[in-house]
Amino acid sequence: MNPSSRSVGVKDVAARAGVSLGTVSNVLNRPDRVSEPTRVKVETAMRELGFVRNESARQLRAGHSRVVAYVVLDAANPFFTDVAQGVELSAGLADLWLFICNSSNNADRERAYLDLLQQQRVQGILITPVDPDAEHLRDVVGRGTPLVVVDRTQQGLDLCSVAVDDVLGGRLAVEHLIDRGHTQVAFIGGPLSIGQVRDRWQGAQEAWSDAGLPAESLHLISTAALTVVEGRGAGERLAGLPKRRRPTAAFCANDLLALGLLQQTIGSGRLVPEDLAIVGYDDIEFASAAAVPLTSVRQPRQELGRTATELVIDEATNPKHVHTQVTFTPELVARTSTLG
Amino acid sequence: MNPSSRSVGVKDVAARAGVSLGTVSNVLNRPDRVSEPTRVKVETAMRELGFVRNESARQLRAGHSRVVAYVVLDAANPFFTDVAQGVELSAGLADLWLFICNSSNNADRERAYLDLLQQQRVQGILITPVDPDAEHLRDVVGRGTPLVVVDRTQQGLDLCSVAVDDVLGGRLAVEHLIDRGHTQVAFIGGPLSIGQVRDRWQGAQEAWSDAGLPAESLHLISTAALTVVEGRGAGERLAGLPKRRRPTAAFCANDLLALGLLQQTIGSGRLVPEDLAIVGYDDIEFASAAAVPLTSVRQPRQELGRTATELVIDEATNPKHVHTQVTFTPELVARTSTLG
DNA sequence: ATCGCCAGTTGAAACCTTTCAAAGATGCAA
DNA sequence: TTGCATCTTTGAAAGGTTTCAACTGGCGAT
Repeated sequence: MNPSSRSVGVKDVAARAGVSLGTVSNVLNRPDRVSEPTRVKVETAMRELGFVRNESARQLRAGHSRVVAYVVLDAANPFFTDVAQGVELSAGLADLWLFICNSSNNADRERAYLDLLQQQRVQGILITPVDPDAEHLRDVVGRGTPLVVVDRTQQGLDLCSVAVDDVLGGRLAVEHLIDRGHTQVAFIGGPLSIGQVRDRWQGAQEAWSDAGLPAESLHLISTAALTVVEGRGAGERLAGLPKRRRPTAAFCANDLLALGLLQQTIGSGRLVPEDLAIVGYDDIEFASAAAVPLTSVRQPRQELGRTATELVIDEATNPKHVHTQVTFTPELVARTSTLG
Repeated sequence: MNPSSRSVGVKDVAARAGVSLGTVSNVLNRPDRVSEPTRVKVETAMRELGFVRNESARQLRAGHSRVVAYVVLDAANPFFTDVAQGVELSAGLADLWLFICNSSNNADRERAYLDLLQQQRVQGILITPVDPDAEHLRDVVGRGTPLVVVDRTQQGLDLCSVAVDDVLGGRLAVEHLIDRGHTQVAFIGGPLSIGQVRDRWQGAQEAWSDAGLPAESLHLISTAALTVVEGRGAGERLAGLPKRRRPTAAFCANDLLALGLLQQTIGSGRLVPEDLAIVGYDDIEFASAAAVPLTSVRQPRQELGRTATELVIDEATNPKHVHTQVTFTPELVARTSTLG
C-alpha cells in the first residue's frame, strides 16, 4: 500500500491524480462541486496512495471538531455505560463521535482529561465530576468549551446540567417500604460526601417523618463506597443488631450495594423479602437479573445521556444558548425483593 | 477570564508577557531552558489570558499525539472495562491518555471510529474487533497507525494481538465438571460465529472425548447472544428436556449467560449446584457476587490490557518492532456453583 | 582588552489542510 | 462571431504551534 514513504498528503494525491490541491480538498469536502471523472481520478489516487486525511490540519483550519467526550466517574459501573449509550445515540444524529474517558473518581485524572479535551478543541464535554462545585469546571466553560454536568444537580446557574431528583428517589423508595408495612428500616450508603447519597438519604428521612414515624427507627448504616463488597459488609452489620431493633427492610443507595446485601442475606440463610426486604437504586440490568429480582429506583439513564448531549450541542452551536438545569423524575420498579 | 475574544494563542501570550513567541513555546515544552523570572512572567500571562494550547496545531507540527484509543465491542460488558483499566494503567506510565470508543458490535461504527482515529493520528489503536479477519484492520497498520487486536487470536502474523487460550479455557471448565462426576453436560453459548465461543466449545469437546465420554452426552445449547436474558432462556430450554437426558451441569460461554441461567434455575425452585452445577467464563466481579458464587474461568483481564498497550507502544516507537501474538493462559476459579 | 563560551532568547520556516477570489472552460443565445 | 452565464478548477493565504539555526549579553580566562 504505502510502505516506507513518510506520509501521504493532499499534495501527493493531487500530483498523482494530475489535479490541483484545491480540487482534492473539494473532493473531500464538497464532492458535488467536482465533475464525475475528476472525482473518480482523485478517489483512485487516494486509494492507491493510502491517503489518510490529517485531522489536526483539518481542524486547525476548519476550526471545529467532530467529537464530544464523556468523562465518567467509573467506567466499570453499568450506570455510566448506559448513560453513555444515550449520548452515543444522539451524538450520532448530529454527526458527532463519542470518546469516553475514565476519571476513576480521581480529581487529578479528571483535571488532566479536561485539559487534554480543551486542547483538542472538542465540540463539547459531558462530565460526571468528582466534585461538581470544583472551580475548574467553570474554567472550562469560561475558556470556551461547552460543558454539561451529568447526574449532579448544579447549585449555580452558570453551568448546564442534567440530573435526576435524588431526594424524590429516596422518598419513593422509603414510601414503598412504609406501604409494605415496615416500621424499622435501614438506609445503607456512603460516604455522605457524595451528593447523590446525601440527597437519597434526605428523601428517605423526609418520607419517614411525613409518615409520622420516629426518627430513631430509620437507621443510617454508612459505607465507605458504593460497591458490592461494602454491601456484603453492611449485611453482616445488620445481622449483628439485636433482634428487636433489627430493621425488616433496607434501602440501599445503589444497586451494587443492594446486590452485595442480597448475597450476604441469602448466603446466611435468611429469606428475601420475608426476613429482609431490599430496595436498590439505579435499576441496572443486574438488578432484575439477581437471584431475587431487586426492587429498585429507576433513573432514565439513556434519556439523561440524550438530553445532556442536546444541551452541549446547543451550547456549542446556538449563540443565544442559556445554561439550563434539567431534572428528571425517578420511578420505583417493584420486584420480588420487596413484594414476596 | 476571557469572555469575548476569539481565541488566545501563543502570540497573545508572548505579547502580554513581553517576550518572543519562541520563548512561550519553550515554557510549554522545555521549561528548563527558560530563566525563572521569564517563566513566571509567561505563566502569569497564560493564566490571565486563559490560554489553552491548541492541540491540533501542536500535533500538526510536532507530529505525534498523546493518546491511545481502545475500541471495544460492548462498553456495557464489565470484561471490556476491566481490560480498559489495564490499558489505562500502562498507558499512564508512558504519558499517554486513553479514549474508549464503543463499536456496539457494529462493523460500520467500528470502521468509522478507525477512520477517525487514524485521521487524528493517535499514537496507537487497541481493538476488539467485530471480525478479526476484516481487511480494514490490516489497512490501518499498512497506513502507519499501530494497532493491536485484543482478545482475539490472529491467524496471520501481520498484526499484533493479545489473547487468552480459549480452547484451553473450555477444556479447564469441562475437565472440572468431569472431575466432579458429571456425565451429562450442556455447553451454552452462541452464536458460533463468534471466535471465542467456537474455541471454548472446541475445548469442551476435546476434554469430553479425551475422558472417553460419548459425544452425545455433551449437549450444545446455542444462544443468539451472550447476555443475561439469553441465559435465562437457555435455563428454560434445559428444564424442558426429559429427565434422563437432562444435563446435571452447564458450562456457559460467558458469565452473563451463567448469571441468567443461575437466576432461572434458582427461580424455578431447583438448587445450584445440587440439581445443576454451573461454570461461567470471564470471572467478572458479579460472578463471585452472585447469589450462588459462580465457578468461572478467569482471564487475566488487566494483564491483557497492559500487554496490548506495551505492544502498541513498541510498534509506535521501536523501528525494529516485529508483530507479536501473545497468548495468556486462563485459570479455573472454583466456587460454590460447582462445589456445593 | 580580547576571546570564547554559555545560558537565554529570537523569529522565520514548516507542518497539512481548507477557503475563496479569480481564472478557465463550456455551452447557448443573440 | 461575440457575449454571457454556468460549471469547474486553480493556487495563494491562513490557521497556531514547534523547531532550529542564529543571535545576544554576560562572564571568566587569557
